[in-house]
Amino acid sequence: MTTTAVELLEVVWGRASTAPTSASQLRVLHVLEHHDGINLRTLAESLASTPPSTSRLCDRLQAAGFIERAASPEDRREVRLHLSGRGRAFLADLRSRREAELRKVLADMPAAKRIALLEGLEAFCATAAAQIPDDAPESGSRTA
Amino acid sequence: MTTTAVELLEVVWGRASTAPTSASQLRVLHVLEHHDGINLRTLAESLASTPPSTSRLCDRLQAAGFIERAASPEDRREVRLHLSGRGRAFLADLRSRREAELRKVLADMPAAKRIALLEGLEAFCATAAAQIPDDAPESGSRTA
DNA sequence: TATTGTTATACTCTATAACTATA
DNA sequence: TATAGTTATAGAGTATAACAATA
Repeated sequence: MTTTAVELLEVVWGRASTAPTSASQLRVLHVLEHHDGINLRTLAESLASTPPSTSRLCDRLQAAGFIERAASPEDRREVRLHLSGRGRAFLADLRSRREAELRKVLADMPAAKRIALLEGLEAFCATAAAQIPDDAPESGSRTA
Repeated sequence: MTTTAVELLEVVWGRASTAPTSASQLRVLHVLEHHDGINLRTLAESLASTPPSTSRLCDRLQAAGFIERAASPEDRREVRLHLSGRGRAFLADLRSRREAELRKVLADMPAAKRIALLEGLEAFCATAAAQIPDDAPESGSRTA
């Protein structure tokens, strides 16, 4: 059941992705959105990836104009990574399109079922998050 | 909310993946499980991929002993693809480990919330599936 | 000497184009 | 000629190992 739900959600979201950007690149944008000025090493850790792979990912994102690299004023070995205006706009747009697609489904559901779903999902998230060791819950109360 | 739920589910499932097999390779195994003896071209279509990519995917899966290629008796151009015993066992094992991880979360949820979640998910799937043009719903009544 | 980031190299996955074998 | 599958080639994503610059 849950499997089916996730697979369907992927299809629903797929309808919203005009994105030439890959899933890996998207994850970088997401991290940068919440941790502006993060250095490459920390970004690699956040992605559970390695510095070389992450460096190459950033090469492509920079070439595409979504992110910017800046030298750190404190430690000249470090690189500070920033989301560009274009990158930020791209993220916002993608997110709004995804939520629109999701709302399309939610709107067609009987109200009682919709309420049950959200209530169940909240409990699921709370329980799952509690089982995952020290994963700072990405606090924020999105509605969709 | 839904976004958070899906991301958490991925973490939960990640705990169950001892798999050296990639997501692409897994999709091949899933298709073969339900369409034994499918030919390469049809498999590529099912994956929304191309014959060359799919051929290479099969090369690696065959080398790993998960699938088998057999010449079609009817048309000697065609290749019949089959899941090997090992491939079938691998899938069953992965699935049971994933469901176990999922049950771990469900078991910790208050009963009322669990019921609300399943009820909501069923309605969500029904609604989403109805919105997707001619996607034969993978009938089957899994519990988790 | 330790740390930050990069380059070198290799493997998987993806795609398009060219090729082989069969129909 | 049309179709099934493969090989050729190229780009993205991933990893480890070797390297440069800085601390």
